[in-house]
Amino acid sequence: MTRELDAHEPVALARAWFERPAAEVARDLLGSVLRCVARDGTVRMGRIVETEAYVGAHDLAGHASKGRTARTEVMFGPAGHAYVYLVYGLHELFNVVTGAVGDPQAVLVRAVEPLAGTVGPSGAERGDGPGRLTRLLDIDRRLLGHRVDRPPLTLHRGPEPTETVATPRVGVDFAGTEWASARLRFVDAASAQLSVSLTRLGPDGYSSRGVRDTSRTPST
DNA sequence: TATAGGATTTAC
DNA sequence: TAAATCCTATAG
Repeated sequence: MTRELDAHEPVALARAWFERPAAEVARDLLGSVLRCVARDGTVRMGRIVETEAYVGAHDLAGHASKGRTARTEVMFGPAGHAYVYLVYGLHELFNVVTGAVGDPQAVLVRAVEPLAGTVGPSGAERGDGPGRLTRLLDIDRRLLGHRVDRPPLTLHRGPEPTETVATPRVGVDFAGTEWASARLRFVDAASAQLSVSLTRLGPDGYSSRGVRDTSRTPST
Protein backbone atom coordinates (compact mmCIF):
# COMPACT_ATOMS: atom_id res chain seq x y z
CA MET A 1 0.00 0.00 0.00
CA THR A 2 1.33 3.41 -0.87
CA ARG A 3 0.15 6.92 -0.16
CA GLU A 4 0.74 10.25 -1.80
CA LEU A 5 2.74 12.91 -0.03
CA ASP A 6 0.33 15.73 0.66
CA ALA A 7 1.15 18.44 -1.85
CA HIS A 8 0.13 21.01 0.73
CA GLU A 9 2.95 19.99 3.05
CA PRO A 10 6.02 20.71 0.95
CA VAL A 11 7.85 22.54 3.73
CA ALA A 12 10.32 20.49 5.72
CA LEU A 13 10.07 20.30 9.50
CA ALA A 14 12.32 23.04 10.87
CA ARG A 15 15.31 22.26 12.99
CA ALA A 16 13.65 23.95 15.98
CA TRP A 17 10.96 21.27 15.84
CA PHE A 18 13.59 18.75 16.99
CA GLU A 19 14.71 20.77 20.01
CA ARG A 20 12.67 18.62 22.37
CA PRO A 21 13.14 15.39 24.35
CA ALA A 22 13.74 12.43 22.03
CA ALA A 23 10.73 10.50 23.32
CA GLU A 24 8.42 13.33 22.26
CA VAL A 25 10.00 13.70 18.86
CA ALA A 26 9.99 9.93 18.32
CA ARG A 27 6.26 9.75 18.99
CA ASP A 28 5.42 12.81 16.90
CA LEU A 29 7.55 11.63 14.00
CA LEU A 30 5.15 8.73 13.36
CA GLY A 31 3.25 9.45 10.17
CA SER A 32 5.84 11.95 8.98
CA VAL A 33 7.46 11.51 5.60
CA LEU A 34 11.18 10.96 5.26
CA ARG A 35 12.48 12.18 1.90
CA CYS A 36 15.91 11.69 0.37
CA VAL A 37 17.40 12.61 -2.98
CA ALA A 38 19.36 9.49 -3.89
CA ARG A 39 22.81 9.58 -5.49
CA ASP A 40 21.23 8.62 -8.81
CA GLY A 41 19.06 11.72 -8.62
CA THR A 42 15.77 10.00 -7.87
CA VAL A 43 13.58 11.25 -5.04
CA ARG A 44 12.63 8.55 -2.55
CA MET A 45 10.08 8.86 0.24
CA GLY A 46 8.67 6.76 3.02
CA ARG A 47 6.05 7.31 5.70
CA ILE A 48 7.54 6.69 9.14
CA VAL A 49 5.71 4.00 11.11
CA GLU A 50 8.29 3.00 13.75
CA THR A 51 10.83 4.95 15.80
CA GLU A 52 12.93 4.62 18.93
CA ALA A 53 14.14 7.28 21.35
CA TYR A 54 17.64 7.32 22.83
CA VAL A 55 17.28 9.78 25.63
CA GLY A 56 20.73 10.92 26.70
CA ALA A 57 24.13 10.07 28.17
CA HIS A 58 22.46 8.18 31.02
CA ASP A 59 20.59 5.90 28.60
CA LEU A 60 22.73 2.76 28.67
CA ALA A 61 21.23 1.52 25.40
CA GLY A 62 22.55 4.52 23.53
CA HIS A 63 25.98 5.07 22.02
CA ALA A 64 26.39 8.33 23.90
CA SER A 65 26.47 6.46 27.22
CA LYS A 66 30.06 5.56 26.29
CA GLY A 67 30.97 9.19 26.36
CA ARG A 68 31.66 11.90 23.83
CA THR A 69 33.74 10.35 21.06
CA ALA A 70 34.41 10.98 17.40
CA ARG A 71 31.59 8.61 16.53
CA THR A 72 28.96 10.16 18.80
CA GLU A 73 30.05 13.79 18.35
CA VAL A 74 27.03 14.63 16.18
CA MET A 75 24.64 13.59 18.94
CA PHE A 76 26.14 16.23 21.22
CA GLY A 77 25.56 18.92 18.62
CA PRO A 78 22.41 20.85 17.71
CA ALA A 79 19.07 19.15 17.00
CA GLY A 80 17.84 18.48 13.50
CA HIS A 81 21.03 16.89 12.20
CA ALA A 82 21.52 13.34 10.95
CA TYR A 83 23.38 10.73 12.99
CA VAL A 84 24.12 7.82 10.67
CA TYR A 85 26.31 4.88 11.62
CA LEU A 86 27.21 1.37 10.49
CA VAL A 87 26.14 -1.65 12.55
CA TYR A 88 27.41 -5.19 12.24
CA GLY A 89 29.65 -4.04 9.44
CA LEU A 90 26.67 -4.12 7.09
CA HIS A 91 23.81 -1.77 7.79
CA GLU A 92 23.54 2.00 7.85
CA LEU A 93 21.13 3.22 10.56
CA PHE A 94 19.53 6.65 10.46
CA ASN A 95 18.82 8.87 13.47
CA VAL A 96 17.79 12.49 13.96
CA VAL A 97 19.48 14.39 16.77
CA THR A 98 17.07 16.01 19.23
CA GLY A 99 17.26 18.09 22.41
CA ALA A 100 19.69 20.79 23.42
CA VAL A 101 23.35 21.14 22.50
CA GLY A 102 25.44 19.03 24.87
CA ASP A 103 22.54 16.68 25.60
CA PRO A 104 23.04 13.61 23.36
CA GLN A 105 19.51 12.54 22.47
CA ALA A 106 18.41 11.06 19.16
CA VAL A 107 15.57 9.25 17.43
CA LEU A 108 16.25 6.11 15.41
CA VAL A 109 13.91 5.56 12.46
CA ARG A 110 13.16 1.83 12.31
CA ALA A 111 10.53 1.43 9.59
CA VAL A 112 8.81 3.31 6.79
CA GLU A 113 6.05 2.55 4.32
CA PRO A 114 7.42 3.27 0.83
CA LEU A 115 5.48 6.03 -0.93
CA ALA A 116 4.38 5.84 -4.55
CA GLY A 117 7.26 5.59 -6.96
CA THR A 118 9.89 4.88 -4.32
CA VAL A 119 12.05 1.88 -5.13
CA GLY A 120 15.47 0.74 -3.95
CA PRO A 121 18.57 -0.31 -5.90
CA SER A 122 17.17 -3.73 -6.76
CA GLY A 123 13.73 -2.28 -7.51
CA ALA A 124 12.04 -4.20 -4.74
CA GLU A 125 13.40 -2.91 -1.45
CA ARG A 126 11.27 -2.84 1.65
CA GLY A 127 11.20 -0.30 4.43
CA ASP A 128 10.38 -2.51 7.40
CA GLY A 129 13.64 -2.39 9.32
CA PRO A 130 16.26 0.21 10.26
CA GLY A 131 18.82 -1.23 7.85
CA ARG A 132 16.27 -1.75 5.10
CA LEU A 133 14.84 1.77 4.98
CA THR A 134 18.27 3.33 4.63
CA ARG A 135 18.98 1.12 1.64
CA LEU A 136 15.55 1.89 0.18
CA LEU A 137 16.03 5.65 0.51
CA ASP A 138 19.81 5.63 -0.22
CA ILE A 139 20.72 7.04 3.18
CA ASP A 140 24.25 6.35 4.36
CA ARG A 141 27.16 7.95 6.18
CA ARG A 142 27.71 10.54 3.46
CA LEU A 143 24.77 12.27 5.19
CA LEU A 144 26.30 12.09 8.67
CA GLY A 145 26.00 15.50 10.32
CA HIS A 146 23.73 16.80 7.54
CA ARG A 147 20.82 19.08 8.41
CA VAL A 148 17.43 17.44 7.91
CA ASP A 149 15.55 20.62 6.95
CA ARG A 150 16.79 20.92 3.39
CA PRO A 151 17.64 18.55 0.53
CA PRO A 152 18.90 16.00 0.03
CA LEU A 153 17.46 14.89 3.36
CA THR A 154 14.18 16.25 4.73
CA LEU A 155 11.22 15.35 6.94
CA HIS A 156 7.65 16.42 6.25
CA ARG A 157 4.29 16.19 7.90
CA GLY A 158 2.15 13.33 6.67
CA PRO A 159 -0.95 11.27 7.54
CA GLU A 160 -0.94 10.84 11.31
CA PRO A 161 -1.37 7.38 12.81
CA THR A 162 -4.79 6.54 14.19
CA GLU A 163 -3.23 4.69 17.10
CA THR A 164 0.27 5.01 18.54
CA VAL A 165 1.66 2.17 20.64
CA ALA A 166 4.71 2.34 22.92
CA THR A 167 6.85 -0.78 23.47
CA PRO A 168 10.37 -1.64 24.66
CA ARG A 169 13.16 -1.00 22.18
CA VAL A 170 14.53 -3.73 19.95
CA GLY A 171 18.00 -5.28 20.25
CA VAL A 172 19.16 -3.50 23.39
CA ASP A 173 19.16 -6.34 25.93
CA PHE A 174 22.82 -5.58 26.61
CA ALA A 175 21.77 -2.34 28.34
CA GLY A 176 20.28 -4.06 31.39
CA THR A 177 16.69 -4.60 32.44
CA GLU A 178 15.79 -1.01 33.22
CA TRP A 179 16.81 0.46 29.89
CA ALA A 180 15.98 -2.59 27.81
CA SER A 181 12.40 -2.60 29.08
CA ALA A 182 11.76 1.15 28.93
CA ARG A 183 8.89 1.90 26.54
CA LEU A 184 10.83 4.10 24.16
CA ARG A 185 9.84 2.45 20.88
CA PHE A 186 6.83 3.96 19.12
CA VAL A 187 4.84 2.34 16.33
CA ASP A 188 1.82 3.10 14.21
CA ALA A 189 -0.36 0.18 15.31
CA ALA A 190 -2.19 0.12 11.98
CA SER A 191 0.92 -0.42 9.89
CA ALA A 192 1.84 -3.77 8.36
CA GLN A 193 5.43 -2.61 7.78
CA LEU A 194 6.89 -2.80 11.29
CA SER A 195 10.38 -4.22 11.86
CA VAL A 196 9.06 -6.43 14.65
CA SER A 197 5.43 -7.46 14.94
CA LEU A 198 3.38 -5.95 17.75
CA THR A 199 2.26 -9.41 18.74
CA ARG A 200 5.85 -10.45 19.32
CA LEU A 201 7.06 -10.40 22.90
CA GLY A 202 9.46 -7.69 23.94
CA PRO A 203 12.62 -8.20 26.03
CA ASP A 204 12.22 -9.86 29.43
CA GLY A 205 9.07 -11.64 28.29
CA TYR A 206 7.35 -8.30 28.37
CA SER A 207 4.39 -8.17 26.03
CA SER A 208 4.07 -4.98 24.05
CA ARG A 209 0.40 -5.66 23.36
CA GLY A 210 -1.95 -3.56 25.40
CA VAL A 211 0.59 -0.86 26.13
CA ARG A 212 -1.00 2.07 24.47
CA ASP A 213 -0.46 5.79 24.29
CA THR A 214 -2.79 7.49 21.88
CA SER A 215 -1.88 11.02 22.92
CA ARG A 216 -0.03 13.31 20.59
CA THR A 217 1.40 16.73 21.18
CA PRO A 218 -0.42 19.48 19.27
CA SER A 219 0.98 20.25 15.85
CA THR A 220 2.77 23.55 15.50
C1' DT B 1 48.66 -2.70 17.71
C1' DA B 2 45.19 -6.41 18.82
C1' DT B 3 40.69 -7.95 19.81
C1' DA B 4 35.74 -8.23 21.01
C1' DG B 5 31.21 -7.10 19.89
C1' DG B 6 27.40 -4.51 17.99
C1' DA B 7 20.46 0.21 17.95
C1' DT B 8 20.70 -6.10 11.74
C1' DT B 9 19.58 -8.83 7.84
C1' DT B 10 19.67 -12.88 5.22
C1' DA B 11 20.47 -17.49 4.16
C1' DC B 12 21.00 -22.33 5.34
C1' DT C 1 20.96 -20.87 14.00
C1' DA C 2 24.78 -18.76 12.06
C1' DA C 3 27.31 -16.06 8.87
C1' DA C 4 28.31 -11.71 6.78
C1' DT C 5 31.54 -7.75 7.64
C1' DC C 6 33.79 -3.42 9.52
C1' DC C 7 33.97 0.26 12.66
C1' DT C 8 34.42 1.59 17.44
C1' DA C 9 35.88 1.16 21.91
C1' DT C 10 38.95 -0.86 25.11
C1' DA C 11 42.80 -3.40 26.52
C1' DG C 12 47.63 -4.56 26.21
